[in-house]
Amino acid sequence: MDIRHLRYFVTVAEHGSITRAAEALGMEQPPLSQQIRQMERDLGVVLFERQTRGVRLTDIGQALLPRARTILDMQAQFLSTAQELARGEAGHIRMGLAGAVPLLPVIPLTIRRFREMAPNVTLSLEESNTPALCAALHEHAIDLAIIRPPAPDPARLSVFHLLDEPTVIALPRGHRLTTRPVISLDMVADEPLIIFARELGPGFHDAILSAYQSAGVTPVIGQQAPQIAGTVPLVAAGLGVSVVPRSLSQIHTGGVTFHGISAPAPRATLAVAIRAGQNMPLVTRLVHVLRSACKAWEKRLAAESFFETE
Amino acid sequence: MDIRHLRYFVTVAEHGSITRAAEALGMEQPPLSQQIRQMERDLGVVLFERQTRGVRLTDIGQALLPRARTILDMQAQFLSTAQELARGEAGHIRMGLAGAVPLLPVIPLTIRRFREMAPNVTLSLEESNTPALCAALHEHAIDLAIIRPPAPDPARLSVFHLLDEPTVIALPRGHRLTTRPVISLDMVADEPLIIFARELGPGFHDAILSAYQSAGVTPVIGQQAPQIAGTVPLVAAGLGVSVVPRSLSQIHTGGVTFHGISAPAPRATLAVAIRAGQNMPLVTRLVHVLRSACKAWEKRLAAESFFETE
DNA sequence: CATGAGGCATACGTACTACATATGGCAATT
DNA sequence: AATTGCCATATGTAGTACGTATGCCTCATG
Repeated sequence: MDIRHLRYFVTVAEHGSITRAAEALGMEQPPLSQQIRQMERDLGVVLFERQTRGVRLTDIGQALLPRARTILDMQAQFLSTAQELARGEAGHIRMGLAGAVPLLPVIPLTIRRFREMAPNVTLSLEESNTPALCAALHEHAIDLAIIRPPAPDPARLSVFHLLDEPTVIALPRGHRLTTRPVISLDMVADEPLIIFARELGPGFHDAILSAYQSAGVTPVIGQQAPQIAGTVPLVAAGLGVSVVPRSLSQIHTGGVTFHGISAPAPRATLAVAIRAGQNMPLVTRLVHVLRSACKAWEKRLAAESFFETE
Repeated sequence: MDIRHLRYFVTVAEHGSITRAAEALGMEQPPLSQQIRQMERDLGVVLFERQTRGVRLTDIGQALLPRARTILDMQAQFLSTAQELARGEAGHIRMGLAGAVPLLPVIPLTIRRFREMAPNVTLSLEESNTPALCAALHEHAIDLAIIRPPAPDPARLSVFHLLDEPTVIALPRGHRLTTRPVISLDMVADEPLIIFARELGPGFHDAILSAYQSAGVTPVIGQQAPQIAGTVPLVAAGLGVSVVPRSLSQIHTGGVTFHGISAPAPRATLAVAIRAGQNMPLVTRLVHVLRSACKAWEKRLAAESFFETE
């Protein structure tokens, strides 16, 4: 028995007549009679009671009819779901976020907008560090990650630039420089630099140290934080200063003030990474949405700083 | 797409290899490759990512796999349910009961035993009068009825005798005869006879009147009750006497006493009726169970009355 | 580097089967 | 009695699912 037989069964039951069901199905009466009989033989069950005027469901047929309808409905759902998946209108995305990424408003706002665009899509979010996210991508544990480039193994990944975020210096309350809105790195070169472990985000880590070097100073490395955002409380505790993405200034934890960095300032880069072979339309769509949203965000940011510096 | 494709899809997904899935399915590799490809063409979706070592589900395939399994499970359920229905192990029976039948313990006990024998069977019960039950049978509104014969239209029904129940006389409290355990009909011939409307059960109605005639008297017809069991409250209200199945003496409503009837006594006959064409195994089984249970009940009753009269 | 093995895709022939056409049988209606 | 409506049966045909043979690619091995 296959789905065609179920369709025939339901149609005949609905029309109460093999002849009329046949024309509804776009076929002739004899083959439909045959198929019904064959289905009855296969099941070992009499579905219809043949009468002089059409056919009539037996009690067994009556009991089986709703089940047949259910299977047909599920098959139709299967087909439409396949279409939706193909068009990227449904499915599930497991998404990974590098440290402190959710604090940058453009990211959660874009994710939210994407969920509104594709309501049949379910998303699961996970926050981790860049190397772990890339490993998770390779292991198919996640489908998409927002990382701080470069990826450790860019060969089998596709990485697309999202944005360059300015960085700020975090100073403890009462620091001698808290009155100045903008600070240069050489002014804090002798204060311990609280920075996250390099393996949590090699790219951003190196960008910070390079900026120090460009400023002609060498930082004193203080305590290492287990996460990128984890440096802020250490600064608040007075263990030193830190350089963090500007979005971290959202954290209004007491005891810390944030100050702009005059050139040469490091920048915190974000990128979206997917597996190179990834062709799931849903993921492609999300990547596209993220890229265009971040492009607009960078443009707005440039305009703002233009007015600021003028 | 039909069920075979779903089975192929699931099997290949489970084995991660077309070749191994093919041998699990008892077929060769090339046709299975073809069928998978055709399914992908039909759906417009790539289900598997072909690798050098077997195949691997795409994300879309991953999302569709559980749905395919569900459809296969439902199809298996459909087949097994059909078998159960054919063997009378599952299904639904709509049962009609004539007036006061549930009061005869053998009936509810037998129904209960049947439900224990066939736990996948659901039963719906309905109490009505004999002519209405026969009409309901004809209209396929119920599948089986316990009636008080004869059926009004026995031609298209199969009616099987169940039992002959003795009848008793119901007397109002304080009646002059309440001290006598057994009464003959001629002793109450001048009291108004409370009886149910003849159309509610012509057979039983006529049996009562015939018994009066055999006793050489003519009853004075009193108020008509809308149900067979409805006569008892009227007797309690002092409107007359009534002849009812002995099982009604279960009703311990105050104000009424029940007394045996000496010959010639009417008997309340019960029978089970099904549509003549009815071949639903479940119904046949229930009819069989009812008949054998009532046969045993009659035998026990005969033994009891034997000891009583001895 | 060459060779072999494992696995999927392609090509082609075959057998099955679902369908159409033609016709028969049966009951109800006129 | 004739007719009509509807299901069943008989037979031919086309489409298709499957088997066999083979090719191509990648990875492992001498």
